[in-house]
Amino acid sequence: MARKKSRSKAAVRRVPMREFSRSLPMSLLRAREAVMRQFRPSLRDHGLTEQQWRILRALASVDTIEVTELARVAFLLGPSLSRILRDLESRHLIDRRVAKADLRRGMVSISPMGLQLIEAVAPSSEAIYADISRRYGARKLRELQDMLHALEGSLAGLRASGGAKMEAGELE
Amino acid sequence: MARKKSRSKAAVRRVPMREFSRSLPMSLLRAREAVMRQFRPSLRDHGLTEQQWRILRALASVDTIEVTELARVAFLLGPSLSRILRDLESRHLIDRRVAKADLRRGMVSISPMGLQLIEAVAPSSEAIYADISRRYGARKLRELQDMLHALEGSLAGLRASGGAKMEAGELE
DNA sequence: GAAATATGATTAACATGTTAAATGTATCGG
DNA sequence: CCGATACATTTAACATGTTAATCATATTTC
Repeated sequence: MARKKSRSKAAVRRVPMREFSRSLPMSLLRAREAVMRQFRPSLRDHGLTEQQWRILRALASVDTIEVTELARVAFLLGPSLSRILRDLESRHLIDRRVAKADLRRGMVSISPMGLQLIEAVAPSSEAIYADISRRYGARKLRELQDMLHALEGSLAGLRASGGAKMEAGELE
Repeated sequence: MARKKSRSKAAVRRVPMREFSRSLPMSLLRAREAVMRQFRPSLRDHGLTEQQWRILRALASVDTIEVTELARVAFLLGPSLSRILRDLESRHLIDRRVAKADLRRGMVSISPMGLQLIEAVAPSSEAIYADISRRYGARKLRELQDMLHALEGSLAGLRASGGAKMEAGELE
């Protein structure tokens, strides 16, 4: 256990940027990873990925939902959702049909097997969440969520300035 | 613009779980995505992904670094890092060699071209960050980062209870 | 000092993120 | 009614996340 961090003698090449580990995206990533690390083993035991679980949970709260709306609430991009729905359908965890009024739209609902799986996972998932809440503090947790939501709001529809490329339709 | 959200008439199947959109992982994911959405266009204009940018930034602050240490500071898993380093090396943005004292260890450093690229990207990146800080509030931003770090700390080394699978070596 | 074990890095295999293109269906304008 | 356009979804292509396995080198143990 000799040399650990040769930073003191390293010739640091200074580019004027924020200290890396303190950047906001990194902080959010690390926090989220710390949280997900708690849940993944349980989900894995039930053969589910995080995203598959998000979809099943979203489906469990409605009767039927359109694919586009499901993508919005589960916060997944269309292509990811397409692949996952294909998989979940092959495992008989969801049911699909097309909207008779508009053949472009796909309607998705959870299957009895899917509900059964949710009921099997929910207890440990809730226990983990309660554990996190207890350790971090329920009040702080609510505060944190409020601040995260506010951050989202601050950036909603915001276009980055200072050299970022404009999107099509923006005043170039 | 007729039907929008048929939630009122949807027969909700109640499984006792937290309201989906308010879960902590989702809040963190949405917040992070809102932030990254600001940066991605700029990075993209320079031919960089978010992870590649993280690596270059980490390299810019040191002279040389071991692969394992780089994975730690850039918060990437080994396999991802291996692939990205292979790519960055082929683009001559980094230099690699093996440690003469231990042939297993890889030493990585940024190349002159890599430094040049960083200097090209940094201004707009900083401007975007400043924009975010201004809109959300510099003080709130620091507060948020402190809370995120505290959350990380609360969960460090914590094993989820209540049904989560134990890891190898734990008392099963 | 050779076999067993540990360690650093990469490769493999599969799932998702991300953007662009393709496909099928609806709707609109004439 | 028909061609142009818009829309919902999927497919394609490539990059990364994630876990397990592999490979090469180091260290330990007998």
